[in-house]
Amino acid sequence: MPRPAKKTIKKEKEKDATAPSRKYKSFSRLRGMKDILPEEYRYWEVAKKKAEDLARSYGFKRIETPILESADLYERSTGNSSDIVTKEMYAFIDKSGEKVSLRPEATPGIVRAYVEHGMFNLPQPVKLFLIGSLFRHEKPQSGRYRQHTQIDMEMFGEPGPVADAQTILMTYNFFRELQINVQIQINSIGCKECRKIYVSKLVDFYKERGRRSKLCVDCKKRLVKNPLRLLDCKEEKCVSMLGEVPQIVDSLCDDCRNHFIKVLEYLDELDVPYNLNPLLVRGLDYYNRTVFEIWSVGDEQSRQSSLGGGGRYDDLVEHMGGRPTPACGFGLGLERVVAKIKETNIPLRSESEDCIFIAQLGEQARRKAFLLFEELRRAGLKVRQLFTKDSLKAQLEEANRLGAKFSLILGQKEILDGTILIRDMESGIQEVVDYKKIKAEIEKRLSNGESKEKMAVPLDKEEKSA
RNA sequence: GUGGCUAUAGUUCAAUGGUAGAACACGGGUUUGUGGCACCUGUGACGAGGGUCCGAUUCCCUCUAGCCACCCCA
Repeated sequence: MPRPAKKTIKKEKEKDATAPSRKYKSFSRLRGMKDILPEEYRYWEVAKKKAEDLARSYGFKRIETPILESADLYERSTGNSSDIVTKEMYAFIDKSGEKVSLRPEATPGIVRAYVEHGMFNLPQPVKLFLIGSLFRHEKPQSGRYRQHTQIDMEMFGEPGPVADAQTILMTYNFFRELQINVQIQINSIGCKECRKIYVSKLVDFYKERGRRSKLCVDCKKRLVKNPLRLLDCKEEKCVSMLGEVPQIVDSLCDDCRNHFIKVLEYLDELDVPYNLNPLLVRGLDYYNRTVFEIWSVGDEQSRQSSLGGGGRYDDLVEHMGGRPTPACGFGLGLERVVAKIKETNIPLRSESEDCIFIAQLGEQARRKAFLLFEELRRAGLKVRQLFTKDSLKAQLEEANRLGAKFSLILGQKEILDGTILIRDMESGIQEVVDYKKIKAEIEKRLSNGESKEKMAVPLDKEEKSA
């Protein structure tokens, strides 16, 4: 009996509710997707600007590739043994029956573009960088999203260790200049030939003394499918055997070993600190020789501390139908970088700090203020306004919020007198100025301070401590 | 994909088996031509669905989402 009774109660409740129920359903974000709100975006600008500046000073040019490409592109490059392709791709059949995928990784698209546009005809090396979204259907966590942003830099056509070193140096500088403490993990996984030899050594190692039986379930599979990944396992029983495991650097062929040594020598000379990590192998199929990862210092235990990684991929361009072209590159996860920037508490200058605020009272004044605003803006001054509000109080509140240096106040009285008020927002002192001389007056007052438009930038250390 | 924890205003947090308070933020006012401080005041929330109960925001289940660990990556 309670059931129907209850329903009526509920219905009545709804009817009685004084608050009007919402007319339309509201939506929420898809899982693992993220909004970047203006406040947070200021930090993004810092990171993006740093990446762009750095890329350009090392001679990289910006490229943009489609977010949607043939799924086959990723299957053939990133590889069918990688998790990215096998379980994380946003792949679907489009209306023309083609199997397509949202970009899970930046390198394949760039390689495709390199081949498709015949960039091997350009003077080599060809250096390209991309900032864009990648999509992977993973279970989200902090610092891990289904859509994330990477800064990706790729260098084609340079076989020498100088390319590897420069790539790593650039990555290192990116973090150092953003005041983020990182550690570079580096290893060489050799070329096709010497890796083959190493892998068989590795497999033999596990076959000996019944080591195989002590491995975890996943590693038993890895032993057959992708033995290199055994080095990556975090299961305690597998980790315990890694101490005695043969190291790949001991199996490198002469060319690979010399290449690696040269890379390390460059890094030493450039004072780039690194940690030789014989267990570092990367999850993508196309790497050879140098591989590296950037870990943030302080929380090495957590794998989320990986801020970026990369390496050399000398066979991929040919594998993707291009002329044989050596290449190397790296990607950085911007969400994680931004999180780190926030952690370091770098204060950001507000983009409106020290602006000139124009306040108006009355319709006539508003029209005149509009023109004044445009005039000052075109003169390159950082001017702000809130012409949508009528009350002076609301406008000055806004000026205060923005951190304005001066407010110009234009009302009916000033229009009749041909004047304008200039108010110093710190002292509150106001002066009546001849309207025609306002621009000169502002410029005079700003001559030592600055109020030109510029991007949000981190304060220098001295300013921060002040 | 597996396991654990969590879910209350825009945000950070309370309380309660009888439908909820604060702080900050936001709006209005004290000041119809003057911001920061103060005071007054207003708007605003129990993630969704089901169950137990006279009654559930509270207890139980399912879902969803977030966080953490694993997997993997950035």
